[in-house]
Amino acid sequence: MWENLVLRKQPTSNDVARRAGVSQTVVSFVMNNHPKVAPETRRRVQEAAVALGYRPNLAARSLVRGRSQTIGVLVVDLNNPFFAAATQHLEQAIRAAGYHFLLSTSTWDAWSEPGHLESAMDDLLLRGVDAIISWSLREPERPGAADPLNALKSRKSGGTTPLFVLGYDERAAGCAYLDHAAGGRLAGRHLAACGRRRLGAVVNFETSTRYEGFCQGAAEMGVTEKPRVWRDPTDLDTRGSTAMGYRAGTVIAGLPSAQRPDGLFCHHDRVAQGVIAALLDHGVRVPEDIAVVGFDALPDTEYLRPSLASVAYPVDELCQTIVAQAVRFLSGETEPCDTQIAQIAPLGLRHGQSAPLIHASSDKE
Amino acid sequence: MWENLVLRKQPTSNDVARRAGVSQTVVSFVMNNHPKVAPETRRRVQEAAVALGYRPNLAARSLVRGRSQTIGVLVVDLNNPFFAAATQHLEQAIRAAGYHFLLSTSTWDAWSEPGHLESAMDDLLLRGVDAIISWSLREPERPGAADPLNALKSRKSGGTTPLFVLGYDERAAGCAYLDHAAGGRLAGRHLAACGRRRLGAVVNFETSTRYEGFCQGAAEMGVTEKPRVWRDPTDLDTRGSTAMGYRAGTVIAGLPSAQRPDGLFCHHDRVAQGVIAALLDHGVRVPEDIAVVGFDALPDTEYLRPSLASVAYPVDELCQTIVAQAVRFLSGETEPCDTQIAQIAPLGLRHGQSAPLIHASSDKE
DNA sequence: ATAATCTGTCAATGCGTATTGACAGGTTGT
DNA sequence: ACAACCTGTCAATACGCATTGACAGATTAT
Repeated sequence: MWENLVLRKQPTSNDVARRAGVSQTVVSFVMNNHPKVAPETRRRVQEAAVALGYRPNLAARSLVRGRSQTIGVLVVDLNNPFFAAATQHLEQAIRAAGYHFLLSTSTWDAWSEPGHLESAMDDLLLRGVDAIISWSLREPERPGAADPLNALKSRKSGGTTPLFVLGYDERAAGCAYLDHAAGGRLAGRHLAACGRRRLGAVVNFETSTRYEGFCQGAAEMGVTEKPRVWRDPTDLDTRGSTAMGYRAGTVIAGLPSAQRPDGLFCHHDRVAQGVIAALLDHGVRVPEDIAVVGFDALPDTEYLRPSLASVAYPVDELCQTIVAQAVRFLSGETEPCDTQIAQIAPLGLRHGQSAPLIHASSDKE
Repeated sequence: MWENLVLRKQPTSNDVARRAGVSQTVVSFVMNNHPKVAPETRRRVQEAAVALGYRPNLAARSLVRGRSQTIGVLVVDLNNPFFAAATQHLEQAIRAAGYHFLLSTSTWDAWSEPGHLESAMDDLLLRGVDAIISWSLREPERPGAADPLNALKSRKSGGTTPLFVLGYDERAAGCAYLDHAAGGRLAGRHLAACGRRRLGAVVNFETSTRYEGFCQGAAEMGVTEKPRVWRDPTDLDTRGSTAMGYRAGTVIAGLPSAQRPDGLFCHHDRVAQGVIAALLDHGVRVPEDIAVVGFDALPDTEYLRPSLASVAYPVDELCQTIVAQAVRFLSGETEPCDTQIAQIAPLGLRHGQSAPLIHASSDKE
């Protein structure tokens, strides 16, 4: 039975004041650590607050303060484990900094509709977030595509809310991004070091930096042939989906073996998973015939078989950095017109074969 | 350069009123579709609102209304793709119903700390959510474990906020849960139909319902030996992690082949992935030596190789159902003391071998 | 024609908090 | 002893909106 529906009114600062025998002002002072409160009074108020279970009403607080102590986060697709992990990290960093966390999500389908990004952003602005953190959606090859920065600027009410961009270097109030070229180079060097000479890359939009690094890394290790590119312009997901990987893998498996690459760099691990599934389905051996390298190295990557080498993306560090930027900005420790920029190096190449702890416990029924 | 820092004040309903030559009251009426506004006036106000880019201030609105038109969602671990997908669905359903969506996330580590659940809930209550949706955290085998319902009741301010529980049948204001037994039965019947006779199950807490269904399904198909259970009480993740699967798989692979099961049911696909990885690493062939069935059948499951049969969990339907319950409750169409209960059937068994569209496009560099 | 009703608008008020300026009582400086 | 300064406290106000009750003008009923 579900019985606790008595409409117990939430205690207000006035209730606390009455109980503590002071004015509401003093309660507010105590809650905000205002210095001019006598220690004894402070104690009494705190006691009363605890006794009543008082929690300041956030709506009233934001109303009067004009800011909400909230940082909004814009994420396209939580089904992408990379974004899911990042969201998790962002929330923790934001909370640790004493801010509230507000999420706005979507799907790639919805995302591509015109106006959707704007309305997602409105959603955050309406709640009076003090800052917005968004993944870069820049698509150099689709100039008309959704762009958080423009979307924000175009909102009448958004002119004042700073935007912090994750993933690529954009001139917002701040940005934190990976050294994608370095990541690509790791992949290129690895495949070359494994003796692969006929390289290829499966990517979607925004290939340039990672792909260039990849080519460079391969070249450094003596690969002369420029890696070939497979991409799928029909894939909505800016960063490539598993399905896209599968399609690409199917095409590659269908090539005459002389033209087939023997080493593949994939934009991220899900793409790689799709590619590998397709290759296997069509009788191509992995990694004997084609070695595959992914990107991101999220925890579950190590459980893929055949195992997958992957460039380790320091998501956590990126998230902490961008939140630190936002906090610095909001506390005014920053010239308002400066852009804070952080480029972060990849953590290295993580090899799938590094087996997890083999330490089990079982139990008979 | 980042220049848009002019502190353009947000327009208020007063600004709109002035521009439209009416009182603020009328603006409020228009924004809320109050009937008593002349069509001509309504038009003028709307025009002015659009011109100024006016959006009602949500903080002020919640303050005066005493409710926030917001539904809060509590999720333990976004890194679990199942929860990530569900969160996505929940957000969409909530938005579609005209409510705002507020997320509170955590990690399993943090979750197990005492008081963490309470503070996560406080976080939602503080923002004045009108209702809370949470996944069931019931762990029959760990009676002291975190329990959203108790946590909510214990909050001084929470007595009034209805809780809706996803996943299992709990007596909150409402719940929507899968017919886990039916799901287990599908798995049992499938393995038996494949000729497997020595079955096993890898699960964590809350095995009972799925496991019982599994046994029943197997028995119906003539499997006489009761399936053995592997579990790992040290695994924090209530529903089992990939790492836990790997550990279990290692143990199973280490058994003398006479004792080894030839069919395994895993609590969900990530566990299955871990199990399979371990089996392969130790030279056990999948599915020749051991066939594995998972649970959830999230989109990327179909890209696992060797392919994995999986019980299709109608996450979307569950999410829509629970949101519908919450909305019904909040609009008063429900007896306040009634519990709305929905049991939902699994969608069937999805087979990994059903290949995705083989339709590719490639492009030379 | 007057009363009764209806329409559309508005001024006033309250939601719960943060903040300001006033002020009473105490302390220090001369 | 009086002024100048601190220290704590409080009453009053504003934040942006929704809502109520009043009211003027128009319409209908008697």
